[in-house]
Amino acid sequence: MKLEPWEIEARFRRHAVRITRQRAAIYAALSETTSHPTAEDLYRTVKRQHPMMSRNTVYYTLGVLRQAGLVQEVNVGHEVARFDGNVTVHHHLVCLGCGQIVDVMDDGLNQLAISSRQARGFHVLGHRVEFHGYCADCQQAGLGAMARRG
Amino acid sequence: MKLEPWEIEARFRRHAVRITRQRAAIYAALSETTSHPTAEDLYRTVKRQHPMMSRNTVYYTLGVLRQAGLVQEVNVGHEVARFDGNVTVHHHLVCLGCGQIVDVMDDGLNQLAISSRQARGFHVLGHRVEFHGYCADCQQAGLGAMARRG
DNA sequence: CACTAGACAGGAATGATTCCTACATAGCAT
DNA sequence: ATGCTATGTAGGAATCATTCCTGTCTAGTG
Repeated sequence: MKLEPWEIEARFRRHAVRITRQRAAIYAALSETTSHPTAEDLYRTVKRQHPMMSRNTVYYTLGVLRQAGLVQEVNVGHEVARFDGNVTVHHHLVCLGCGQIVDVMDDGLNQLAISSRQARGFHVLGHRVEFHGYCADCQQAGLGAMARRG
Repeated sequence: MKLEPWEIEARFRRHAVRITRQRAAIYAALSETTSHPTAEDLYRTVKRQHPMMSRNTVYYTLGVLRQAGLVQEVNVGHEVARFDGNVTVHHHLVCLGCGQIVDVMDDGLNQLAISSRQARGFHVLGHRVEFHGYCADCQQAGLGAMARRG
């Protein structure tokens, strides 16, 4: 979702995050997409408007925003870290073909619990569910490949 | 669970994995623990009995065993890869304090489904649930710390 | 027992992320 | 507005898990 500059600044103030051009640009870029970009993706995007932007600043800023609760880190398998400007509780659907990650908002999933027998004394604070499968496009491509193979 | 050499060899044959001392040692080490070791952990463990073992072989072997379906890779957050000799469908409980990972076997969790509206055309093949919290020991330690602070 | 595809060791290379440091600036107090 | 100081930034070096490369070595086959 595209955010106005004043909205970004308000959120930063609300979360006690110092307002800088770089941070606003990074957060804006992340908020505008639903594609869960990597730090490198964000670096390339913001670099277009801020040619002096350093990779370091992107990593540092993502760390700051994460600690402030404005950004979530999403990790799928052992691939590079991805980031999500959607900090509401939600889960993910991952395509095994193209790697795309789609948000899943589902109250049922948010309410999952674990039996106390299984919890083994843990004090459980939250959970994360990750579904794996093939997106419509990759299913299509797969069928095509099978057809070509005969 | 400790496996006899013949049992390891039988599994390798069943999964068309070439039998070598190194592979047997790595798989044995992984099967004996429930602690989800990293490649480095396994390397250090097997190196005791096989001083010539190279790190490379550990990574290569884990890759082979994973593809053969004898080993599962478990990733928590963006930390180093961890491995699990338990290839039955199960989920994990992660301690935010000490990082330990505990297996959770729960039929209810195995049967989670996603509404077709949310699935957005995906063909879903599986899912993974990760619970986060604090283990009994870390809760204990946390209370201690709070008490000391007054 | 010989052959060969595949495995092994060890070192080099890669690449995401973090560390270091000198310079710049946001936000506060004057 | 102006200056002060804690914090942020750029850019390059360093780290470290993992992968790649290459020259032996060996499991499994006939």
